[in-house]
Amino acid sequence: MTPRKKTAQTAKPPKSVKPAKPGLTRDSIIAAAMAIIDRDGYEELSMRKLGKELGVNPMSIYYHFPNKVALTDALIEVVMSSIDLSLDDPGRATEERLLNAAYIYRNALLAYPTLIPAMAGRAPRTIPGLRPVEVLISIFVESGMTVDDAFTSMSVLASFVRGAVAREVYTELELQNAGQQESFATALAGILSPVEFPNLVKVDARCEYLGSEAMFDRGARALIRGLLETYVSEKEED
Amino acid sequence: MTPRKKTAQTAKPPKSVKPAKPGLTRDSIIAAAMAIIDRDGYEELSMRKLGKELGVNPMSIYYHFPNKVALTDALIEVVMSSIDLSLDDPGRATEERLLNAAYIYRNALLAYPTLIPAMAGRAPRTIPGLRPVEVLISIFVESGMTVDDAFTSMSVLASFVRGAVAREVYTELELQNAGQQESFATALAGILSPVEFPNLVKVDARCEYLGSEAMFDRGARALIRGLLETYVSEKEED
DNA sequence: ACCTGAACACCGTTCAAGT
DNA sequence: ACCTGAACACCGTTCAAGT
Repeated sequence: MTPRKKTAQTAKPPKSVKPAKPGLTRDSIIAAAMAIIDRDGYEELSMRKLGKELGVNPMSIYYHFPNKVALTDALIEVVMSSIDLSLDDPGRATEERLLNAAYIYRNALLAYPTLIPAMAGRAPRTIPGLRPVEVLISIFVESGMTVDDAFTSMSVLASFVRGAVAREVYTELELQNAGQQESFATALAGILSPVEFPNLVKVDARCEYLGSEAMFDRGARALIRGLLETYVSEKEED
Repeated sequence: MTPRKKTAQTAKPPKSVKPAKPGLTRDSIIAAAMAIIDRDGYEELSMRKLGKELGVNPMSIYYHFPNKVALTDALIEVVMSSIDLSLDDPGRATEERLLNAAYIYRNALLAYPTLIPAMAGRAPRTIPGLRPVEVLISIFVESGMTVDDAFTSMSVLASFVRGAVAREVYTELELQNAGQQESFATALAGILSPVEFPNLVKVDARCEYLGSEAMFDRGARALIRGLLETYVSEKEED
């Protein structure tokens, strides 16, 4: 709050391009936060713990991020940007390219499962985060859709992936919480009335239906098929 | 507000089927929590605020629920159980029945948008919560699927609905935060290079693509179509 | 059986102050 | 410009105690 006399003299590099003094950086903070999330999960991340992890006063973080949600936004952007669709091969069949993209998206989300609730309905809003979006849209466009239908299709496919991965993660978490004890399916089977739940009872009886990944695979394939059949206008094979 | 000693006669019913003394009930706690969520959103729900809402010591709640996640589980069950598919009409076309079910699921989730992150990948685990699941499976079965494929299809459709609704809610929230200022789409359009983002730039140029509900509709239809075409074995029309 | 009060071990955030 | 310390207003939860 002092008047601040501005440049006592050349004394300091007048136009150094970067201050280059940090010690604490946005990036180092993000890295430390990711380390905590990797180790203990997102729900264990606190500003104070993060300060400790960085060997720094927790309040220092507030100089680099206005608050915790801004920090969380940054963490989510890291995950979003880790989706790399640059290896997409335009030579392959449309269905394959889309399925591949869905898997890559899925794997990126699975890498930070505890972040998933926080990511909920979020769409990427930065250049690196949008790159895979562009790729996805272009695949749809190349298959014969209008840009608008391609955008919608991309959005629908992304919604499915997020929803499916969320259930995948939650189910796995439930399974390991259940531990040794009887699977939830068999537990329910004993309770459900076959009169009111004739179909569910039959599913439970097999007890071991599909694994999460197989379910994801089938869902993604069906959705892709439906999207292509619905929005690709009839045209010659080239 | 007077103490009101409640029939001093008979001393006390020795074997009354229910204690019937509560004052504080699981149900009254749940109702109060829902009221807070309605008013301020789930993120504002705390045990202490809930105590105040009930006019009771916050710690009393711990007699009825072991902790906050157990309470949250109960709240989620309320939402899950509010999904009422009992009006499903087996006379209508399969696609219509499924689309209708998807909409009902969607509307139930939209009623408590702030609860959505907490609901993430959750599947219902109580009788009333499972009723709509049974209905959905039966629709697929009646259309000609095996029980297992029907289960998978139901699960896939549910994943899509949750994913789509999550994005819907988040997008709406972003829009109202943006308020008067230029829409995100147009803001991005100025930033994105048409060389790197040829398709996205075109989408943004129109600026106003589809609304959330229209997107949901198209996604649900495409997914339903894909599921039916993929898993309904060829058979005569009856 | 049902509820209370005090206490514990945490949170996120603000802000004046240090260098 | 970058970091610190103390303080504020909260949290969820435990537990001995009240009725």
